[in-house]
Amino acid sequence: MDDSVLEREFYMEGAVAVARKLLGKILILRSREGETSGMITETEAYAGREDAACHSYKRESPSAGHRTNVMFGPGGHAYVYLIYGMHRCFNVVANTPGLPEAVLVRALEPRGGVELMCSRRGTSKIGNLCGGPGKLCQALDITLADYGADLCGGRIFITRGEDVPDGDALATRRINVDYAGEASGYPYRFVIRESRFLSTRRYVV
DNA sequence: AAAATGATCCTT
DNA sequence: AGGATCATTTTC
Repeated sequence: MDDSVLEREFYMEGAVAVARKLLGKILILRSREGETSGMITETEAYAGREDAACHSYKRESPSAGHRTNVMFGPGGHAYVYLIYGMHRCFNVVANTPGLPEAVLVRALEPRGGVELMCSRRGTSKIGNLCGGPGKLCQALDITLADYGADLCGGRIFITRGEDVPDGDALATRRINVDYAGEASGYPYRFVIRESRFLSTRRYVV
């Protein structure tokens, strides 16, 4: 178990590569209430202006007040947005400035601060804490205030954790992006194959 | 200016 | 299968 914090360089390549590399890493959030954390078991890459499912699809540059602006900056920052008017999604910005890519963190295997996460989620079932993008934001208390946060030093950060060999990883199509046409079939979702802590078992090959 | 639409979750 | 709930996007 490697507790070293991922440095900027880790995030400075394409979203698909970063999404794969993030499996097995530990996402940690330090709040006043305590520290909560989990191992990343499921991610999705959103590959910038060429990817019809990506929020920065066909966007050439940042524009005043737009939610995707952080994606145009350097990797290793948080892109958090409101979804369906009530949940949040946490993304890790990937790649170098000018290439607006990100990785959605879809599920964690709970590690630290389980009691605190149960209380925030209103459940006592470990299996229902972090199995979904909205759930893990609620469990770790990731909010819109974390938009733009630097993941290389701050209240949210990611450590090296455990290496996941290729035999234990699986690429599938992404969840709930059917509107994106051909792009909805790209194998941009990555999961730890045998994990019991995924958002869904749908589309497992 | 108004209507539609989600990278979701929970309950029925 | 359907409702909650609102910022952004699309349409009029």
